[in-house]
Amino acid sequence: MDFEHADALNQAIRLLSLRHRARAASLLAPLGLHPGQEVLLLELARSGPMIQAQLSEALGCEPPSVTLMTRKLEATGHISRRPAPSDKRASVVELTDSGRALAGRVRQLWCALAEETVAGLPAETAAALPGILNALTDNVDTRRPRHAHGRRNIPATETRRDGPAGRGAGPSVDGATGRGAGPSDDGAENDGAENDGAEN
Amino acid sequence: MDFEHADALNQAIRLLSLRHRARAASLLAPLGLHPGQEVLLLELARSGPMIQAQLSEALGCEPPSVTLMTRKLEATGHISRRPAPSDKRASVVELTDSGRALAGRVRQLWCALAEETVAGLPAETAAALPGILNALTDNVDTRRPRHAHGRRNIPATETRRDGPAGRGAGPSVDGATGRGAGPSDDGAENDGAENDGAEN
DNA sequence: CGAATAACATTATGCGCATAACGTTATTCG
DNA sequence: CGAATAACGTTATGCGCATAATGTTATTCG
Repeated sequence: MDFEHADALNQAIRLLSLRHRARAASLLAPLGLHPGQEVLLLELARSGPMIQAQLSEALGCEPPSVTLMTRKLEATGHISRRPAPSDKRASVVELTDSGRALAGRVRQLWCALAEETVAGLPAETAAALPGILNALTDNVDTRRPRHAHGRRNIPATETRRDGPAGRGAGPSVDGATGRGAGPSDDGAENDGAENDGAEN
Repeated sequence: MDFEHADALNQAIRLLSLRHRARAASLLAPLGLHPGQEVLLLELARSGPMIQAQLSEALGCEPPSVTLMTRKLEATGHISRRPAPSDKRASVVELTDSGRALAGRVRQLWCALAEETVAGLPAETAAALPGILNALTDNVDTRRPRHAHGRRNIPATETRRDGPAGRGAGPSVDGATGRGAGPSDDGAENDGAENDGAEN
């Protein structure tokens, strides 16, 4: 590929990153949120309580980022953190009531953002975008599948395309209850976790 | 748009942003550069010396970011900064010899990055990507064209797609020599700048 | 001509990203 | 069983992004 085309592509990706994130920021600001935090709330709303390691994996970012974001969201009362019952290393993160309400509002603006993003694009182009973008992401993913040099022992066979939904395969909870709260839970949540597991 | 599709799109954009940037970081690290700095070097290599305001506009980022990046690149000897001869507010940024050499290496890895990014994609898809991505960017651009609330007085009629190449229309150098060094220059560069102007 | 406004770069601060290092806890291995 | 290894969350630090504020300089306006 010649430089001009390479530059056009790389710059397009860079500018989309900047502008999409900035637009998200402007939509999130009235909710008191910063870009990056919304996906954390959405993940907890979707998948329920989980340990931080699972969160960082689901979000595709490193543990210190999750540590700081959860700390701030806990401070604002939107999430709670408690030690995992069977693993003193781990803490379980869970939405509070206000966090669930906030996640609902995030869902709305998330839809608005996406609609705004693809406005004027042919419908079939818009529909194909996630797949195309994910293919690009897989190509440049430094963490996997080419060399899983991440600090967590992530199976190289796990495909990236599952994204947040693929978190159930996290090795840190192998042998535990599955995808519910991570290391362990009380009986009521066990039921829920097992049902999810059976779906897989 | 329903939430699932909206989420798929927004997450795809977010993850591509993260991973593309991380991959760029790994390629840039051996050169002692951080993501964001490469586009500054490439812009200077392409367009020649310019004041920082022009840089920030060309790069699509805010002036403090340029201030810090130029400071660091000046400290490593890759760029030089000097006060603009006819405007004491402005400083002209220019590649040094080592900066030009570095920009050459950035060009190479930039091509490699782009190729890696579109590997396995149909050629026509890859060719259409910059246009599609730029359309998305235009849709969510909070700075223009819907309301040019940026701090610089940017004409609302200027289209975003020109990107770096459209810098010549920067209002801050209206009435000056054009796109060369910004506020003013010596005779030799005046010739060059006027030639470029005629091209437009 | 002088006040008002705008442009320039900078500083301060906040943010989510990253890496590196660390201490504690859990698991594995010989 | 104990050493070695791995996992967890955290702290420290660096980075490019952003916004807000500032001081100086340049331009505009009445």
